[in-house]
Amino acid sequence: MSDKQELYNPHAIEPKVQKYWADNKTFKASEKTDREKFYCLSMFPYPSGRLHMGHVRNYTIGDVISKFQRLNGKEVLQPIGWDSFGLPAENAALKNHTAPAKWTYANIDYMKNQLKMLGFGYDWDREIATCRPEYYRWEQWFFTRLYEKGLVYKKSTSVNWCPHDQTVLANEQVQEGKCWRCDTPVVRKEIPQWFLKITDYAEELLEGLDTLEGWPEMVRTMQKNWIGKSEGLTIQFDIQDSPEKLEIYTTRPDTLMGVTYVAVAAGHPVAKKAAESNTALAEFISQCGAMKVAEAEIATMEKKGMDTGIRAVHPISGKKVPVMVANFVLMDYGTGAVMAVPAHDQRDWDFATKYGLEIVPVIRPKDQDRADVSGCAFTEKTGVVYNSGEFDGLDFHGAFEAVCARIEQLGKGRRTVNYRLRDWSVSRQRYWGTPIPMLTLEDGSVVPAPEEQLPVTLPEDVVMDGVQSPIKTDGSWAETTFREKKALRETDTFDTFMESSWYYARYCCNDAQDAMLDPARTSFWLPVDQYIGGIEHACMHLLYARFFHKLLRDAGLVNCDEPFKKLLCQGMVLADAFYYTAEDGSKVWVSPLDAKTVRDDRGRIVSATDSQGHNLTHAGMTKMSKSKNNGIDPQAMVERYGADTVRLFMMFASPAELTLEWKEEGVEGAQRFLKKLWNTVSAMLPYRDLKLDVSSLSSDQKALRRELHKTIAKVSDDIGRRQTFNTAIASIMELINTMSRASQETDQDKALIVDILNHIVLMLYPITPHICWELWEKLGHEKRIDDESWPKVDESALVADEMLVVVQVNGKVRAKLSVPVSATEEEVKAKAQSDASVMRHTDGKQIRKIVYVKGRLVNIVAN
RNA sequence: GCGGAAGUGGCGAAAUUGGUAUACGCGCUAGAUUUAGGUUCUAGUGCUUCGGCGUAAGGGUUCGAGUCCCUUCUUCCGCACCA
Repeated sequence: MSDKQELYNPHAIEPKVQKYWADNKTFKASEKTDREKFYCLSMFPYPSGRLHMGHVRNYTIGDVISKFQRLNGKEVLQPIGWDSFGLPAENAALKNHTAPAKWTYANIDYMKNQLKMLGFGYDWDREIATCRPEYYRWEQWFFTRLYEKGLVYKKSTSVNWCPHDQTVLANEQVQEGKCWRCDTPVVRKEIPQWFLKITDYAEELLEGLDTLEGWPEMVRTMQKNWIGKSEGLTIQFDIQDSPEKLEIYTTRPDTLMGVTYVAVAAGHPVAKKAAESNTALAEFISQCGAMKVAEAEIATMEKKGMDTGIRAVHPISGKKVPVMVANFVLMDYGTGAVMAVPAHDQRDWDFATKYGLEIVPVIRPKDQDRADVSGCAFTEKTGVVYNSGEFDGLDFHGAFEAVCARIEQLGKGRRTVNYRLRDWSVSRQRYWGTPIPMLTLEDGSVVPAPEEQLPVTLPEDVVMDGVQSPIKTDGSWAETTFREKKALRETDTFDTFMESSWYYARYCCNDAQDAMLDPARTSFWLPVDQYIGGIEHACMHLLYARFFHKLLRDAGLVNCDEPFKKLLCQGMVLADAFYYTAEDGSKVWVSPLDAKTVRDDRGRIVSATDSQGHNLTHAGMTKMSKSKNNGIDPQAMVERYGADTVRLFMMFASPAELTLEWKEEGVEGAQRFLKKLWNTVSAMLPYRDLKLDVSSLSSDQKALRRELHKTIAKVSDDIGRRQTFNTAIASIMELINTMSRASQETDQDKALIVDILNHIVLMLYPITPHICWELWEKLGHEKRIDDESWPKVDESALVADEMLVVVQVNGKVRAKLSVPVSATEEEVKAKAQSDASVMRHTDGKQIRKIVYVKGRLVNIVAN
């Protein structure tokens, strides 16, 4: 390399190119275009302070797809904004003695620069922040419309309650059953909350999944199971010596004759009433309240119960069965009561065994005359009903129908379709969120805030005490009027999933002043063509957004049924975690950047030490986290290697859907590749104007050019269809390796290499845009690479004379033959059989069969 | 507990429709260059008793299985107030 040749310096190139993009608004999207639209959206970040690697991965994928689609002639909309309401701002406010708003806006400013530094092509004119009144006022407005439509209602439901702080806690704020601030054991408490009737849309949300062909199958399955449609029977049990009834829902009517008890939630009216005259029961019920409101918690805790003394009457047999209070039955789910068939449900079986309740089998395996339920329940639906009077001998479906028919005939119940999906509780007892626009009048009635009072603005200049919301402690904030009468505002705020349920639509028209959305522009851009985000959002965010989209559609604001046509769920980012054990026995986690590893001859890590000389234990690859001190700061990486290297490594190290292991050596490898590309192009610049004459290539040149066009085809397919960015990059690396071995003697050799390099620079542009932008200019193109077109495959370059056929004997590879493309099946088979190595393995054996797969393989079966 | 994934060299991974297992990269080994060190370049790198054996374990279907079917194990993600 000559001394004059410039070295690759990302820190000079990247800011220069970013400035060009900003000055020219290169990535501004317009509805006034003849080009086909492409809306590419990455899930917007919570402004936590600094970008983390998860963000960088998410946004790099989005940017690669956007730039790829741009080169493919699309008008690309790639917006960004801030999901800026949320709990962390309140915690940070407390810690730093600042207001949540101030902290949030400072974070947005900082992170915005970080995004720019990574070279993402956003249309910054469309930026939104959900904590701004211009945004949330429309959410408030829409909520009042939904109220008018009857899609909003108020109901009491359980929350985590700290009796000491007198406040509601998020699940995250409950640690080992205790309040994170004061260690007081947390209890469940019922408080009134606002709900959106998502269950009204359960069926449509379920059916819509079939149309989402661009979604990963696993996400569709998860949503289907989350919605959890079931068909069953709702039954009213009479209560002995009481006019009251107990309503239950079951998906196993076939087992009805095996019911030996009924279980109710601690909060069920029947249980409460029984507790009035039973102090032991009252005590048990209050113990049931000492538990976190999280399904995983409830499902894995010890099952406990107590007899209420009440007896329910079996609707068909008339038998009296005990009514038990059980801690695993929840008032919020279904009717708060379940029928128990311990012989055919494992949880009922465990409970019955523990409390000595009767177990009556009523389903037997087909080939046996009774069911053995001594060790566990028999839960199969493949058996035959017995011990059940008129239903004996029926199979699952027969018994299901017969029992439903009899219950309906008796007027004691009805067939019911049920969903596991529960209505969406949108109330949060927190400050940093959208105020719920509802008013309570002096007579106790509740009305939506009238349109002229919107937005109901959240005060931003507040002091947090860390326990109560400032708009709750400041009594005067809630005071207002409604039609000249005194009224009080709701002081709860919305679940932040409300803001993230419609932001994708607001990007289409973020400047709309007089309307939530501008239908002309939303109908141009929507649906989102490509949505990218973490798999952790598979059920909640993605379901809420689908629901909200249907609400917007029904209000005439958007005109399609689903918001996101295609979905990509990226994996987590992991890093090595190292620790040493301190003198007091505690683990001290050391940053992987400070860990020096020693490897053996095979490359296995045998030991590690930090800069202070501690011997470190390698705890493997784990999710980047503060607690393990293994978070890698993206900004530090960009400052060290440049954005292109970081982007290249992220896209190359693993497929987008899988976890990505951050490894410094791998990052260096990515940088090495970019340096090599820079140097290779620089060395060829003197020949950049040589013309390639495709019609007069040697066979070696043809072969090399064939590799180029095979690579173009593969990269186009890998990025455009398969979204396997790692293999696209690998095939470009392979092409460079092949190219570097080729002859560089003649002008045609050089012209071919220049042609290949031009194509490589163009294909890498979506992934490493800055270096490609610069190299494109150096290669003498007048047009900016941003406005270029994706390379096309020259089909004529792909034609080959020979093909490689693998020859197997009994499934084992014994030879590889190069045969003319025109060879017939008989010719290939004959050549295969006459191969020396093949003959060694067929010698003395009889050939039974020869399988031929055209152009690929011959398998000779011999014994 | 329920729901969803993943498991292939020392490591990240590739193998797209049942047809050459380990492409590409990292690491490691040896050599060259320069040197105080790094950088850069070249070659090698699954195991092997050289017959073969190898895709978490065990079984099955097939001319042929990493890929399809059954059983088991391990790890990860989500579970409704973290976002």
